[in-house]
Amino acid sequence: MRFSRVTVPTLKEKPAEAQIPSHELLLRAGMMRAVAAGIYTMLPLGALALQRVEDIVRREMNAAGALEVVLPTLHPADPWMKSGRWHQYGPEMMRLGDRQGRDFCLGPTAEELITEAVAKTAPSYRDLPVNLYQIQTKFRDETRPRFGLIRGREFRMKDAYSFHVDEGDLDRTYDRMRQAYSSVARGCSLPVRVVEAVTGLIGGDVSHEFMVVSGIGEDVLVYCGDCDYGADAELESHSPGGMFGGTEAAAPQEVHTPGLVSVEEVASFLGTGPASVTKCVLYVAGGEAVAVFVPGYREVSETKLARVLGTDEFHPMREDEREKFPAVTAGYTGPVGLEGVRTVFDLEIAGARGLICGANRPDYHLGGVEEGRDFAAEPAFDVATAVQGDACVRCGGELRIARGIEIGHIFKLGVKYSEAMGASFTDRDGKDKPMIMGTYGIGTSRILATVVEQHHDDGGIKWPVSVAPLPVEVLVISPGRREQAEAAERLTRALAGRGMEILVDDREASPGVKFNDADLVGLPLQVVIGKKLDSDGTVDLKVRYTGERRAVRVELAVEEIERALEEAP
RNA sequence: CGGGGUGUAGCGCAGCCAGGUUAGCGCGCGUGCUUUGGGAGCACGAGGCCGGCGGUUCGAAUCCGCCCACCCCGACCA
Repeated sequence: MRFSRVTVPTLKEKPAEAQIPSHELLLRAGMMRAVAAGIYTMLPLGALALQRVEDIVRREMNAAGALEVVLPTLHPADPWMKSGRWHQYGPEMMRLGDRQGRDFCLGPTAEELITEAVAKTAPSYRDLPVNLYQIQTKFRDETRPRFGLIRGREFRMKDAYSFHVDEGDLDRTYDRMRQAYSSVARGCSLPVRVVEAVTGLIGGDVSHEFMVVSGIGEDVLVYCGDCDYGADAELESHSPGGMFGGTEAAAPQEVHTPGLVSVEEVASFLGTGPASVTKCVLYVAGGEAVAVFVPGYREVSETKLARVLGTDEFHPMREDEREKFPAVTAGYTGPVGLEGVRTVFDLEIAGARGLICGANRPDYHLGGVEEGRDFAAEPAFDVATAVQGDACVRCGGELRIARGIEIGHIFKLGVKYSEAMGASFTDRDGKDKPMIMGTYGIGTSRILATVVEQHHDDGGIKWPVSVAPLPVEVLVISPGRREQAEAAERLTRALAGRGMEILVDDREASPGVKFNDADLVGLPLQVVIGKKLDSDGTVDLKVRYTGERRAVRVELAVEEIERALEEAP
């Protein structure tokens, strides 16, 4: 493959729309171009890299016993009506009509179609389990496409679906897929944390996300530094680090705190920190006021609160609702003597002493408050977010909080779709039963961006060998010199003979341009054919990842390249 | 969807507030000569419905209105 401008149209300057390294570098390295918000064209090198990722996924899926299928991207509305998701999905689903006015959508995922397809085979227990996957373009009209390939509206995803006679059988496949996903991440040189996750719109009750810790991640995860516990921040559980409490007193003392409402304001006014201030967040649920108390350095987790309240029909109290609930004093609500309001206490409040709380009258707080003596925090629930310093519920190790990129998500679905689509099998006893399902998604285009996010430097991309679009770039410094051009030609042919296609930069350009473009494009090895060929019969071999560079004799170049590729990351 | 911002050559930007001949700059692109191991030099050149529609005006890239697109923050989603 030759490095003409059309094949690899590199950009010297950073495109204005790129906010993160992977987005910038994929554009600048000439791997892709934007078409519309969240929609991209993959150019030759980008398409090759995507294929590498998808080849790895395919290999691991096949190894895990899954069979590849191809489902349509254009879905009729009917199966989505049956599952109820035609309406649940809302505007995120790309919808369109055909010339007859029939409703279609561009598939955001494919539980409905695959379940229908398997249902039509009318399997018996002897035919199960079955695990089918596809690698296909998906469509979600994201409210906010962002970060290039990280969150697009059209993207590539591998989705797999398994069908089982019982939960135990599902568990076996689920574990296998979990292993396979870890292998995919390893194969792509991505360090991954497996975390417990919420199931959301897909449904089901158990799910795990595969997260790559990254500052640009859109999700927050909590994980243990000592064991393999990890969870999405929305449903993590933690043991409080025992940081809550302040100066104790024989009895609560009222202090004047005019106009001071936030935890930070009150704490700094009283010369202390958020560790001794009780935060109160007011909600309205079922027409009733709910006062939620958490330590000042934590936030209320609305996911956890929904579990406590038994409903997700609640919202933060709006200013215009306050007059309806005279029992609470906006900004100064405290647990002492609070009546006529539903209260929810965080676990960490139980037993805490020396607290600063709202005094339930404007412009006053109470200091030296003690739980158990001045109010009762019961029942208490885990309703707060984790913070650095909390302990792992499993091993007591220190929890860490980080942002992460979700590259994969697997679910134990149960019978949600098989019941809706009438997908049953004939069991040993001759009776029809709904199949138990699992569903497993992994974003291949997102993995591509994540690899770049994890493997780059100021000069450009540093492709790991496994996902590099091509293994080697040959830079011909003076393509006008016949010796150099011929050496490049011989090397290209020799490597092709070993099944290795390479990129050759034979442009008439100054050397600096080629060096910089080679670093930007980031193929694992660079072979520089230049003046040393004439002077001492050598070419330079540079390892992009380490920057290491050495001269090798041109007739040994093929062996040296093969060896270097085995050693490179 | 709420808030903010930006649309001027392939890319990055200036000009707009204070309307006035031919709309600039850098990179990239073409031609010629020189150069050839870390983004070369000189010379000449091509390339613009100034996002779209409408309005104000003698005159609009510039002022006003509507629309569209893109980006950021939030909400949403998983």
